[in-house]
Amino acid sequence: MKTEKLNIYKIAQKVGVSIATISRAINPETRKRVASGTLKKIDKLIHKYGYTPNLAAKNLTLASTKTIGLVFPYLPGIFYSNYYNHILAGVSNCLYETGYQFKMLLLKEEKGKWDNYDFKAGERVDGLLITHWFKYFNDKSIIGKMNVPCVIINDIDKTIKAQFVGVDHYLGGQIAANHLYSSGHRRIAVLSGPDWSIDNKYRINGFRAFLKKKGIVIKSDLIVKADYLEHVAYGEIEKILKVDPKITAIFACNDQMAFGAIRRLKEIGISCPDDISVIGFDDEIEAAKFDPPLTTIRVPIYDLATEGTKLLVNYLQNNTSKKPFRGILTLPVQLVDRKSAINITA
Amino acid sequence: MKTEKLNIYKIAQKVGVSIATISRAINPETRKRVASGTLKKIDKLIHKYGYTPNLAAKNLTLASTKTIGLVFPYLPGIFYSNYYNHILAGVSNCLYETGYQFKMLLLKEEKGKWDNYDFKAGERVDGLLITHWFKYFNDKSIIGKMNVPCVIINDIDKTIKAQFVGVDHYLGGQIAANHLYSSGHRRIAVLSGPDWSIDNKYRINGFRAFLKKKGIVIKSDLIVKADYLEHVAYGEIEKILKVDPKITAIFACNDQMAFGAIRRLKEIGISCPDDISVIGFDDEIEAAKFDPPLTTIRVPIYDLATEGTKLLVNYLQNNTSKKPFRGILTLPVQLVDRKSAINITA
DNA sequence: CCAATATTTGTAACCGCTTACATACTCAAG
DNA sequence: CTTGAGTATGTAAGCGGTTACAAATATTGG
Repeated sequence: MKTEKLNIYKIAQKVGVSIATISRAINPETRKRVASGTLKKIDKLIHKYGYTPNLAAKNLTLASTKTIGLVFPYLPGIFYSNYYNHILAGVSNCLYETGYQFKMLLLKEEKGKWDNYDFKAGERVDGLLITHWFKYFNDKSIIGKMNVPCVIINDIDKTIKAQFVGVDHYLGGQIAANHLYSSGHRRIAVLSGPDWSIDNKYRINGFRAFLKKKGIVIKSDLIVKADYLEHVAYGEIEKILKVDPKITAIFACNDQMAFGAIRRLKEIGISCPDDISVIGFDDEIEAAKFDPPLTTIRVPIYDLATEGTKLLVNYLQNNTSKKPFRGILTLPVQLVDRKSAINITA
Repeated sequence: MKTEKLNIYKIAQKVGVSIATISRAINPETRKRVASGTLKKIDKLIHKYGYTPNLAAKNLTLASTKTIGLVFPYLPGIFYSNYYNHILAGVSNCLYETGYQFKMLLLKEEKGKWDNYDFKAGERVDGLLITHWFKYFNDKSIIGKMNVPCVIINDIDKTIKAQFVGVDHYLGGQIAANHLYSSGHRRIAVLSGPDWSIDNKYRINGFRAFLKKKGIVIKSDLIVKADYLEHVAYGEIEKILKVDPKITAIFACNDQMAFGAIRRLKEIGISCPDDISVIGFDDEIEAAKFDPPLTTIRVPIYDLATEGTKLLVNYLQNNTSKKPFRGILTLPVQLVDRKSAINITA
């Protein structure tokens, strides 16, 4: 119980060798440079006294912590959210075998608060995996000035010089539009996410661009903002139907809004998909279990996380080239054709 | 871009003072010991060059990392699990204001793998928050020998000298039994969790002890193991009914098994709660949304996490006394009386 | 048996910071 | 003008490792 504090000197003394020899013995790469007899003695005593090297000292000399920081916004329900659960799962599964660990970095959404100094001061990690950057980094240039390599997941902004991993939301919007259009839908309403979402903008733009090419223009009062929220979408449905009672389809920019829309439609006696088709975006876990199972555009968040992590770890391990770490890796989006959107041309 | 590497010496040189003065200026506690004029110069240059102190060096001198390790089992779906989401939420919310951060420590379930040395070697954290300890720590004594204070969440084992935060599962079992008994139920089946679960054992023991006092003994073939799994419980229902078709209630040792049981009962035309009452354990998020809303024993996992974190941080900040850090903090369980269990004495 | 070479070990500088202690400087009171 | 108490700053010794380089020892071949 009275475990006197051990360090490499004490152990060296007990074994009767120099600290250099101990250091060699405990590090796999240098272990073979120690005579096997010495090794045996060292191992025995290390085990006996329960010596473990001090990681802070190691970090200091090696200038590496073998830890990456995972930046999440600090929000009450964040760990109950599908999106972040996927990211956690992806990051940890990918990191597990690499010897890296991760530290959670929760940042409050205070525009302008995080300047270069504040943020860097608190941490010492080898790299950063950032989600929803725009929520806390008011000044985009900060990201480029970070003192460690960063990978940003989603929310691609081409004006930022950093490494992004995301999907083509614009294309996703087009795919959704194509699916509805080719199923015969012409009068369509859109449930939009909040203004702050860069991704939302692309989803809508892609959707409208496709339809425009087909000669269809959605009236602006049929594009209603529901902030990505289930209950807001729920509340907007009747307003939409007042604007145009004859719509045959709704494009919701995320699944949550699709759920809200369908829930309300059911309540007022309108069937989905028989009367109105609904298509979502994201492919959340609930989408498949929903009634009706939701047709949606799948965003592979888990894969985004694993690919981003791979990119970062790979750079960390091989950045001898000192190349700047930037670029955009795009993973495919995909239509998941379930039951909530049907062909009405028959 | 060519950010030459800065350290406290370089900055001291640029400002024209000694490193001690810089150190005082950048640490809130010692800042007042620096003349205000000097302070101004220092702040300006620090900002200009974007200097940030090296945390590894700080950790080394201060012998503290302001980081705690959160130990989870490494399982594929861990971040999608309610249980762990609650813990993540509790820990992070409680930690946020304290200046501590947390690092995820995922441990593979390999009995006997983690001995004292292996585990400690990889980490340098000020303390540890441990979940499901028995999955990776084969040798109980390891926990007591850890070189940092540990808090163990749930799975209380009185033979281990450590600090636990948990609930009284035995009492929970009794409460469940009382609820069924006083609602008139006498013929009851039990869906049990897996053998490795210490908590499961207590739940069942409490349940049986209560009934035994009332003169009721549950036949052993009415206590069937379903490993905490929804689909296993689903599959066991008919076997139970074959053993005793006249049971009026089922005690499931967790909610998942209750869900499975009810799902199967519905399918074979038996109504819950009209024909058979079912009571669960845990009060998962889905319990309230289930059809029928599940009567269950609530385990406040989120609170377990926050209380455990408080305990740990508090100890870390005030352990001048050098007292050993052990004890058992028990939070109350509680009957959540919803619709899946009814009174049949009427 | 000795020189040449390979293997093993030790010495000491360094990583970037904190802080006890020493020193220098201010300024009011005697 | 001294003296003494603050106040402001500097010096240097750790904290616990890694590693280049030097030194000692072992091995090999002629």
